[in-house]
Amino acid sequence: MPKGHGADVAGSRQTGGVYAVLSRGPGGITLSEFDKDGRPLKPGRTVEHLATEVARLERDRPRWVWDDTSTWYPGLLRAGVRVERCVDLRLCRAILRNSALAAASELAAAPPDAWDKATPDARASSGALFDLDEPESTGGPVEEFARQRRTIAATSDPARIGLLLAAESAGALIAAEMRFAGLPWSSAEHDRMLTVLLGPRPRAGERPTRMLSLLERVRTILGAPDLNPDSPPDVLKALAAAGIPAESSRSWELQKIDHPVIGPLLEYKKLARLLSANGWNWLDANVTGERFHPDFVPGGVVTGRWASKGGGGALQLPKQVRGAVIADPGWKLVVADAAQLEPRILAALSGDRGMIEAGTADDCNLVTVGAASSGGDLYAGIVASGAVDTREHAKVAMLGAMYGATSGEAGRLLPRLARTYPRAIAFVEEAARAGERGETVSTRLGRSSPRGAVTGYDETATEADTSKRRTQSKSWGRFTRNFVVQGTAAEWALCWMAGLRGRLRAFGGDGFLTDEPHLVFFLHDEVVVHCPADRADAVETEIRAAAADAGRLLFGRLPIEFPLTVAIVDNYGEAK
DNA sequence: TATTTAAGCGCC
DNA sequence: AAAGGGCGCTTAAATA
Repeated sequence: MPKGHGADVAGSRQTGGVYAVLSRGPGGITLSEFDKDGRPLKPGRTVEHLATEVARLERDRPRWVWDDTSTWYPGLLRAGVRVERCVDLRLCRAILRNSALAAASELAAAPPDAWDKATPDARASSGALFDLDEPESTGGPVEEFARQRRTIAATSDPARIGLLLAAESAGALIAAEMRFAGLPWSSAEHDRMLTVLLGPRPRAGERPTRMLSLLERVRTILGAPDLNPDSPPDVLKALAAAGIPAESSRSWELQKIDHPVIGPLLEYKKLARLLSANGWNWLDANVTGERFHPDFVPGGVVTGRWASKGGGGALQLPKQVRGAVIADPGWKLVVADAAQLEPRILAALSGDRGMIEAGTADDCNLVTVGAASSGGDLYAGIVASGAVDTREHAKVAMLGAMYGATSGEAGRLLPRLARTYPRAIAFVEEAARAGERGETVSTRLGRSSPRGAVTGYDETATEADTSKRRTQSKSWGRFTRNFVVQGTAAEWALCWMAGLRGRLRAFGGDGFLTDEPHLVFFLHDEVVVHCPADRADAVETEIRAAAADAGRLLFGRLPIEFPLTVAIVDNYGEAK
């Protein structure tokens, strides 16, 4: 393992190493303290005023251990209490339960129990709350914490999995803090944009004027006065009746058709999407006090990416409306995204020197966006290597390699890419083959893919069965191929963000979260920090330093670069 | 009528 | 012959 894995993900010194376990029981909240080896420091005691007690103990910088950050931390934040670090037992359990690094541990062999269940909230929405078959609980947070410590100690690489668990838990804190702080949102600007594009806000159930006039044109051209444009079958029927053959009413299908109705129809669909997904109803439901409070779900995706839930659609915020994200007066938004993150992750994972070199700054491929950028444009570097002839081809070929494309342009370009970067391509190919064989694959830090549904061959299978299975196996191979890259990129992003949080905290001053520079948004490979204007340059420096830290945490001394595109703006829409 | 599924499209 | 990974949300359509 490369050097650097023992470092604390938040960039802070390890002090004391005290774990403060919080549990809820019939008798109220209990606090138990343990040393880093899991030995009890003092008898557990009942906590009367949680926020007060947490604030008092936080001065000793313990790691707070609780079942689920989303049920403990929001209340603490509302009470004005932040914590530096935690162990989220549910998130850690999910990783440890499945990790190949812990395959020989007691946890891997243990039967499923209540700790494997989703959060109570998710259980309620999935209708499984009253599952009478739920197995006997295998203890509270104290027992589970001890079990996880034993499991970690027994893994083949405790530092590696430990970094992942720390990053995952830090992510849970960050998600809660971002929801608490909220993304600055100008409802007036949002309304103005909607009015320009759609016309004034109509009464409930009515279409805005711009949509009505487009619809009128579509109905006239097609000779279908009763056409319901929001019903795909209805649209297909009307098109067919007008002699326009269409496979589906998908935009990219319609775009290929040369007919006067296509223009207004596509424009209608675009506006209909804006209205239903991010129109006035969205604004009413999701913006309060000029803040949008995104509901992130750390670890919500099998690969380790975050998911989101609720009508806000935090991870699908369209570029169209980002102009409504406006910094407070005297404040700025610092928007940073990692340039070509996934291809760089693949270069690092595979140790492909040529691809690493292609992503390294030199005269021919220096990133020109952001004056202080280090690191090159990876795609330009690939072009410079002679593997492909244009930047667009480099991009298509790389994405195809990571997603498992075999046909089309990506399929045609892949052999050339494989000749120039054999190790990188072999790496994803091997991940795909493993998936096809029904094996699991793992990310850099040890998150493993779920067991696939790929089954062995069976003599009684018909030819159709065999063919179907081959298709499924190929499909699962594309999943595992992508899993290693997407999952490791998610780990990099978690380390980046966790490190940034620590850095912002360290230079933030004495104010509470929202009085200081703080994270307000995250989008897989992009972060947004809201900060006083005079701190923006310093924040940019910290963001870049955190990215460099993340690269070292995952890949040690490997000379892989993770350049960022950083924009200091008043509104999110200005950042491209 | 209530709930589930599918289509379509937004994000990375 | 074709063969692109991961998500969530809204609306319409299908099903219970």
